Amino acid sequence: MNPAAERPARRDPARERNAPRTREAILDAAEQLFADRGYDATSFTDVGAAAGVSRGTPGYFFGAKEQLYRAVLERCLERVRAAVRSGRERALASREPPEVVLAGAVGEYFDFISDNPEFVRLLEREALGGGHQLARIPPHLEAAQEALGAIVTELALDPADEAEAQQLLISMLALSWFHVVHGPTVLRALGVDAADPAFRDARRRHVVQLVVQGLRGQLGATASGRSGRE
Amino acid sequence: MNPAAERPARRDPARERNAPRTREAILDAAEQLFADRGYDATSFTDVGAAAGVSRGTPGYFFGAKEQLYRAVLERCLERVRAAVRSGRERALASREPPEVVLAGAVGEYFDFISDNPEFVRLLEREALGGGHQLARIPPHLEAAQEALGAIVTELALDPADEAEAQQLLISMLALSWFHVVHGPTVLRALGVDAADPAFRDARRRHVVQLVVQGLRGQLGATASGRSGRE
DNA sequence: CGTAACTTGCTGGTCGTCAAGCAAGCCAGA
DNA sequence: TCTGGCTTGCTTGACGACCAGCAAGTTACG
Repeated sequence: MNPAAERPARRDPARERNAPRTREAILDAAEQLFADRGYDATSFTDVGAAAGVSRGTPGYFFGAKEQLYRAVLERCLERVRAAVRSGRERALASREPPEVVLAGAVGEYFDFISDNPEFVRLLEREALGGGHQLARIPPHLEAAQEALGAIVTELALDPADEAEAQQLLISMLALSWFHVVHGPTVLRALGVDAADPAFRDARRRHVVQLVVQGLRGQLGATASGRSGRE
Repeated sequence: MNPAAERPARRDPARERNAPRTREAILDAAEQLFADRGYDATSFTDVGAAAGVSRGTPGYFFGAKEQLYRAVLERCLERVRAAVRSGRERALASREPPEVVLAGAVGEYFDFISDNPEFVRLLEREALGGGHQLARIPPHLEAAQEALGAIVTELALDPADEAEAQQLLISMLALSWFHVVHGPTVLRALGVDAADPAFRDARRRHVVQLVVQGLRGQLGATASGRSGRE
C-alpha cells in the first residue's frame, strides 16, 4: 500500500526521527491544550498523545512541565510582538489622519485577536494564576509598551497625555478580548453566539467606534484646555 | 499551654456543631480558593483546612466536588443579581437624564466589580472552562438580561436599538472587568499597579466617559437617521 | 438514646519525574 | 565495504505524592 512499505515499515517520513520537528509538534500540542484546558488539567500524557509521541517525550525535551509551559508562553508572545510591530510599521507608513489610523489599528487588532483566540485564553489563564510564569519571560513587556509608544507617537498626542493613552490602550484590549473569552458565559446569557460572523462584525464596528470616540474625547479635552481637571 | 486545654478542648464556641454555619464557612472558603487557584488546583483538603473543618466535611455537605463548585457559583450569581436589581431600581427611581443615569450606573458597577473581584475571577475561570457548570444553573441568565432590559427601557432607547444596547452592555462589562483580571499581566507590563487607588480612579473616569460617549454616539446615530448605514 | 454532624481510614486512580532501556543513524578503523 | 562502538531520539517502568469518593467510625446535641 505505502510506496515505502517494503522496508521494515520505518520509512514513514512523518515518524522520522527529527528533534526540532518533534519539539515544535510538542509546543503546538501543548499550546492548544494549555489554552483549552489549563495548566493543571493538561498532562504529559495528553501532550504526548496530541503530538504523536509518547508520554515521556515532552519531559525529555523540556525537562519539567513548568518549563514546557513557559516555552509555550514565550513562543506565543513572540508571535504577538511580531504582529504588533508589523502593524505599527504599517501605521507609521500611512499618511492618514490620527482617527483613521487608530480606527484601522483597532480593527486590525480586533481581527487578530478573534482569529488567534489561543493567545488570549492563554494569557487570561496566566493572569488568573498570578502571572508568575509570564513575569519570568523577558520580552513580555515589549509588546505592550511598543503598542503604547505607537499610540502616543503616531497619534501625535501630547506626551503629558500618556496616562490617557494608556487607558485607551487598556480599553482597546479589554473590548477586543472580551468576546473571545466570555462566549460561553456572558454572551450565552445574552442569547448571543460569539462565533456568529454577524455578531463579530457588529462587535468590531462597535469597538472601533467606541475607541475612536474615546480618542476624540481625549483630543477635545486637550484642545479645550484640560486645566479644568487640575 | 492552651488556655482551654484543661477541658477536652471541645468548648471552643467557634467549633460548635452548627450545620448551616459550617456550610457557609465551606462555601466561603471554596469561593475564595476556586477564585484564586481554580477548580483543579483546589482540593477538599484545602477547602476543609480553610473552613476549619476536616477534609471530609465538604464532601459530607455537598457530595461531589462539582456540586460544591456549582453551589459556590450559584451563591455568587445570586449576590450579583441582587446588586444589579437594586442598582436598577435606584436608576428607575431617579429623574435624571439618560446620560447621567448611565454614568451613575456604570460607575457603580465599576466599583462593585472592583470591590468583588472573586466574582469576576470565578466567572472568568468558568468561561475558560467552557461555561458548562454555569449553564446548569437556572438563574444565571437573569442578571445579564435584567441589566439589558434596564438599559433599553431606562434610557428610552428605540427597541430596534436593542442590538446596540447589547453591545454597550458587553463593552461596559469588558471595560469594568479587565483590570480586575489582568493586573498581573497587561497592567504589570505597562508599569501600572492595578491596586493603586489613583489608577482605579483614573480607570473609573475613563470607563464611564467611554460608555457615555458610546451612548451619545448611538443616540446621535438614531436621531440623525441611521439609514446611512444601510 | 438516637440521629445529625462531623472525622478518619481506605481504595483505586492519575500525576510529574527520573532512570533505565532500546533503536536508529554516524563515524572511525580495518 | 564492513563492523562495532558511541551519540541522539524517544519509550517504558517505577516511585512517591496527591486526590476524590466512600464507608466506617466517633462525638455531640436534642
